[in-house]
Amino acid sequence: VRVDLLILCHRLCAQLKREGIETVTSAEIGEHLGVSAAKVRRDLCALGKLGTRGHGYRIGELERLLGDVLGKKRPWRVVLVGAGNLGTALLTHGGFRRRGFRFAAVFDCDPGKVGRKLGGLVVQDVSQVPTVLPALNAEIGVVAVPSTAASETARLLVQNGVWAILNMAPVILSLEGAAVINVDLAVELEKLCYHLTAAKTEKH
Amino acid sequence: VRVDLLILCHRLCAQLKREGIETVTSAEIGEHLGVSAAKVRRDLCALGKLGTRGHGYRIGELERLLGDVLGKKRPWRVVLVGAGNLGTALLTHGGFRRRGFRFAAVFDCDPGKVGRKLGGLVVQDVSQVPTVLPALNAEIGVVAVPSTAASETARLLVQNGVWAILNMAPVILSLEGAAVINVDLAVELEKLCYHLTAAKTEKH
DNA sequence: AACTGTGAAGACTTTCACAGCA
DNA sequence: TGCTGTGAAAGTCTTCACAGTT
Repeated sequence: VRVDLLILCHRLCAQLKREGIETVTSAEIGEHLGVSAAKVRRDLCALGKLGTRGHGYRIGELERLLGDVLGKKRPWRVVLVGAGNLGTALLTHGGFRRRGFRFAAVFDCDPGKVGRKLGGLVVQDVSQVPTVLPALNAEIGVVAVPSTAASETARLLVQNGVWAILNMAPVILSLEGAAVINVDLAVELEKLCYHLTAAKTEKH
Repeated sequence: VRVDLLILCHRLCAQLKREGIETVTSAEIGEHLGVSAAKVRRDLCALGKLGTRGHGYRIGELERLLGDVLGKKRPWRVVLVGAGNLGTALLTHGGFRRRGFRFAAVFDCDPGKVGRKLGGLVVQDVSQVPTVLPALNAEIGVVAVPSTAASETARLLVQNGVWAILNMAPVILSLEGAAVINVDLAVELEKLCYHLTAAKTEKH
């Protein structure tokens, strides 16, 4: 994939800038990110000429350009459905705010959770979504509900103005009119199992 | 990627079997999983001939074969480091046990968490890892600690017998001698941002 | 008739290697 | 000199299309 590299590169720029470094070569970027220097150059070059031959890339400039491409000009508004452990983890994880995401609302259908405060927001009943969401103009919805409810939840969000869905439930969402990314932790664990068994049977 | 499809296919088989269905075609699998029928056939065929022409795949057979390839013969032992919200979410999520994963231990370095019970396990201090881990023979380690501690934590796990790492912290781990998969939720959110901005600027 | 397995074509990605600029 | 930007080659993944089997 290509976007991943740009995102990691953008993050690396921020880190290097904090360390006071002003210039970086494709080889160094590759080293940090675990990819080849050629790949780094190809992907950066696709955004236009931005390095100086002989000296590498100027970090400030690179960061700014990557920020533009990745849509980092303004904070994105995110709504969360599902205030379980996973939802709470996302909400209270400071890293998102630092990276330009603002949680605008949290919903859950458990009456025991509705009304509680969580990461500075009051959990609202999921039935309030059609009332509350349109005014928030949130671009991104995070679905952190049980898999049985995921599909319905995603549809509800899209119907109420969300343009993109991050789905944490282990189901394939097929939605019209929204970008969807699935993060399925069980699948990731199973990938590791595959690697382990493949490595073992390879030995003989 | 290729393994993802096999994993999802395996999961789909289990689901269809529960529904009492005995046979499935590549087109149906593709429909459920959101990929083309040709791709399904290619990937399944790479495991050996297992469909019957004219009738599709027998689900029981397919599930068994995929299970073998993916290493589902026995439960895998998983240890978790980091008993925050994210760690707790993983630990208490019933889906993992059902998919063949068994959590063998939980560690954290926060004295306020050590000693508490979590998902049937007592949280142990992370300094106990070298004492406790070798006897557990755990294959997989999940790193759900803050990014500053992730690299060190992963190394500690690998030194004590873990073969594979699922890293939830937003850093690139470079480790010798272990398979690593990174799940970085901030990166996933940023991918969505990119899609959104790309779609917007594309309109004109 | 229905659907798999698979060559062949096409699309895309990665790597190599080096001309050209600072 | 040192490093970028980029053709060209090599490699990988996807799709097409159909022969072959049940």
